[in-house]
Amino acid sequence: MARNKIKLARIANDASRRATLKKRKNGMMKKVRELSTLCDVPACLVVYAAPTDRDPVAVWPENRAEAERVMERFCGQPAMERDRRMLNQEAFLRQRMTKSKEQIKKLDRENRQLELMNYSLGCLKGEGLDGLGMEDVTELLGLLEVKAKAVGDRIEYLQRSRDVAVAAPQTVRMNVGVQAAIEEWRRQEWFMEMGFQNGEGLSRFSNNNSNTTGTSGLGGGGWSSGFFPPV
Amino acid sequence: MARNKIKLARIANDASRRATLKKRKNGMMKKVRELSTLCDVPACLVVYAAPTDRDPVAVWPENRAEAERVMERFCGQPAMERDRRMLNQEAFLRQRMTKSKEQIKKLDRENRQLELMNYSLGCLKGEGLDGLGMEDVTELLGLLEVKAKAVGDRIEYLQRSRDVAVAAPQTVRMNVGVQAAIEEWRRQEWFMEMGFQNGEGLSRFSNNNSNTTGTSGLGGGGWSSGFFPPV
DNA sequence: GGTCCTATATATAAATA
DNA sequence: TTATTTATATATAGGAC
Repeated sequence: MARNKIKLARIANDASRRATLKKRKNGMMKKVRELSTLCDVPACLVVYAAPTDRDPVAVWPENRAEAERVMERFCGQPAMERDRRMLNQEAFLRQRMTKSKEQIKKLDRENRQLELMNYSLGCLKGEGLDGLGMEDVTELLGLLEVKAKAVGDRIEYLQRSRDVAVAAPQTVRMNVGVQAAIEEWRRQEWFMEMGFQNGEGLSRFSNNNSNTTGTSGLGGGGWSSGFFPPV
Repeated sequence: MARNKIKLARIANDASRRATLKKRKNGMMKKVRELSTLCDVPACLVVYAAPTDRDPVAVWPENRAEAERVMERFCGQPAMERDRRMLNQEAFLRQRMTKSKEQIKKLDRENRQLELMNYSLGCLKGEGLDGLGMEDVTELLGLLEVKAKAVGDRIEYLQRSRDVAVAAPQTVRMNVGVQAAIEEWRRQEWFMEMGFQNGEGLSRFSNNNSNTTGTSGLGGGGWSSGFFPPV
């Protein structure tokens, strides 16, 4: 965020990567403190300088005891318990969303657009982006850009639900041509900014699912978009 | 950080506190992800909506397994071990700093200023800020503003060292007049931004320590400023 | 409550010392 | 290296719905 915008990916240059770590680490520390202070909530941040380091380069809260109190609430219990609670949380969320008609309408609009995306994706089968005119691509990208956040949220939701509900991750076959198209997409910045890495994430998409049942099916307990596989 | 700058303290209004939590929580999540991605380091963030909540409102990394991996490296070991490592870390830091002559010079300059602060503090005994002319106050505040960061770092260092080295926190008596003066200081923004809350932090300061021995005493293994009590 | 919209406050990538 | 200094990119507080 400064003189230039930078790609959301590992910084190649060693020196500037370290410099960035130092700067951003400080920034984060400040921000966690602010969050915790302003909103009066427990929060904890830990940053390591390298995957193999034993000692964090940054910890918040700086009080050892307080940091542990927050941390251990999260990780000081069996994984099973945590998952169970997460499931409950999801159920609660779902319930709340069922009650919110306005939000449902909005999600519906998003779903329609997601379906359009899905359709466009289908058109790309075996052809890559060359199969589309410049205008089509532009429009598609514009649409995707706008929806990037929504898609990210949705995926997070689905990921959590699935992690809890499904024993083995549900793998979805993907058409080779679509993968080629995705390769193109990956070069777009918004794609990286959705948080996907090396194909992770998109493997959750189903491109052969043309089910468009229900435009307000959320109330029925599921997401209405056919773009996402059922949970 | 927007239409108005806000005080770094618990937001009184319930609605806006919650709104802020939501916004900043999202911001933090994004930033931890960026930090971890750009710098290629493990990092973890946990935020609870309330002190008594069992479930975090935000966790990063979103992958359960990965979050735990980072977290447990920090909290999945006996406190003793961690403290020992911290102590080592401090020793290392001290060693490095001993080697850095330039940095020592700089710290020295800071120390002199800190001593000046201490002196000014002494002048305030029993009188509050009223005892000083507007110019004096302005100058003092200016000095403090510049040094705020340095002071914060120093205090962090001391805090850590002491947490490790001293069984019972070393309490420093504080002159009542000085406390009054501090009350004034606390109203200044830079003060809150140093991370102090409700007198915490300043209790570590010694106001009756006029020891100014050594302007480059750091090489001898200690901080040269008389403003801070010995570790 | 949420969402969307700015005007500002902050964070920070590069350049520089 | 480690600061400091910009110029920009981001985050967000306060409103209006």
